[in-house]
Amino acid sequence: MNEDTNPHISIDCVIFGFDFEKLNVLLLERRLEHEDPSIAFCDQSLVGQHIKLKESLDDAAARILFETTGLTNIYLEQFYAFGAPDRLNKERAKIWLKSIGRDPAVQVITIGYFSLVNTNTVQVSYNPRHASWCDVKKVENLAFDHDQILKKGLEALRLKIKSEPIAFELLPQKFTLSQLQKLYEVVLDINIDKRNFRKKALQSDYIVALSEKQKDVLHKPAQLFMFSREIYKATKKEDFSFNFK
Amino acid sequence: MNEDTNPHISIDCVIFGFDFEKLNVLLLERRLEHEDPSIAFCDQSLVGQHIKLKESLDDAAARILFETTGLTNIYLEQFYAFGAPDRLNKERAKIWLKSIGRDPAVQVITIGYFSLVNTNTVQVSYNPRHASWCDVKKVENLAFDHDQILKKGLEALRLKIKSEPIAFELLPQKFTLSQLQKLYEVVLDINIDKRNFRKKALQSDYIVALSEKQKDVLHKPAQLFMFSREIYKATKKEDFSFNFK
DNA sequence: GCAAAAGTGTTCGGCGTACACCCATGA
DNA sequence: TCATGGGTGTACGCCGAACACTTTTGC
Repeated sequence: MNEDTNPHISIDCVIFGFDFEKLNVLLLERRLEHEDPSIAFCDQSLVGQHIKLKESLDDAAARILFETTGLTNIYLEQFYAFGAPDRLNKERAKIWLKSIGRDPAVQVITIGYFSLVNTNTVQVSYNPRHASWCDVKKVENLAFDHDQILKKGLEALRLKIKSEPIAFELLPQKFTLSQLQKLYEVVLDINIDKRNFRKKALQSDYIVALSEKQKDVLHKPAQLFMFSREIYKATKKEDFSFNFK
Repeated sequence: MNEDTNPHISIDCVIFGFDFEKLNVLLLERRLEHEDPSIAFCDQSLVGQHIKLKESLDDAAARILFETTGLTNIYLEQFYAFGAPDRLNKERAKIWLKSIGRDPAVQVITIGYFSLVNTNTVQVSYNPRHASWCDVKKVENLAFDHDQILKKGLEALRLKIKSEPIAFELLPQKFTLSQLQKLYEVVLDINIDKRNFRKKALQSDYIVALSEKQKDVLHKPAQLFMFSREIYKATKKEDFSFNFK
């Protein structure tokens, strides 16, 4: 471990991405090579690192996100701190930590952040460790206590997306109402009535219709929209609410 | 600092109490004696301590709450982690930390918890440092970054009290509807219409009328009620909602 | 009898919900 | 012409909001 690293505190980022079909999370491959195949393994983990000395938590999260994806200016939000003394005590975790020169007995507190990106903007190959997008509904057997962190991160996202306009962070700048609806459906794991959804979306001033349509689709091209943060701020009466079902 | 203490991680508890009139927070006196009166000072801080080695965050928070108030089995909830590298760098903070033998240059991450108690149940004198209940609306100039922690804790409480039945943690077991209403009013800093409030409260099955009335009041005694967690769990359709105004 | 808080009903408007068919485009 | 999603309107019920007077008790 680098000497300007704080060995007691780490950040784990739950990086959510939406590909217009499902909600994904960006995972890194954790591969341990060993001559004894009963010891070698390959599984997956969230994106995480220790913070540096004198680095704020928010700065560390942004740095880690940048180092993994090459992206800056990304929505990032802290959601929970995990500090169980045995959180790095699974068998594989111990083997892994030893293999990279760390003492599994040292208690590490990790701070969970979730971030929202549009799946297409990420160069998955940016990271030296193999990174890939996985459907959040199919993820299992993550490293360390990352299952739990992902679960809590998803809960935080669900809570927040119902009361603040963060859905747009997962979409490209121009999007269709069907894409927005699908996003809410996969994040909240519900079905939404199309007419009711559109009525509600169109009532809000800050979802702005553009004089532009979808291209290169094999059906009637849809109207494109943008989210206007300016209009949102100017008109909000602290009552953003997105509760269906 | 004790040798089984983790010097990098602390817990700060925002202990809320309701006295039927206002929302209070429990603060400890921070008094520095010094022969030079320009150095000596006395101000206030939240209740906080470092965690111990191998102690979970939740356990540490419960321990600190117990050591300060003598209470166990209290509602406690983690709400945010604070890690700005300069968070202990105010002038008084540095003087204070040196006076108790700690290095102000060491970065400490603190995890914020809020807890809810009925003001009357706390023996304020339990703690060796002078502890007192202060109206949250009047608190100012707290030690370290505790202003910020209190603010965020209050936001977390406000958010949660609208969607989960935690208000009852701040009340005695038997309470009147006016007391419950007043609680929501002071926590959310709003006025609520009495008839609408009562209508809503009485619709819920889990606020149960007792065959008992208030005593020793100089007006018409009010009906007493209890919160039934059992009924709440059995009947909730994930739709607790307490949104007035 | 007076002060102080308890207790009580109705009306209105808006919003969430359920529900089915025609339209425009590319292949 | 066909497949695919785009796009549209109405009716109903519930809930939140506004609003004022009578009742019970202790002093």
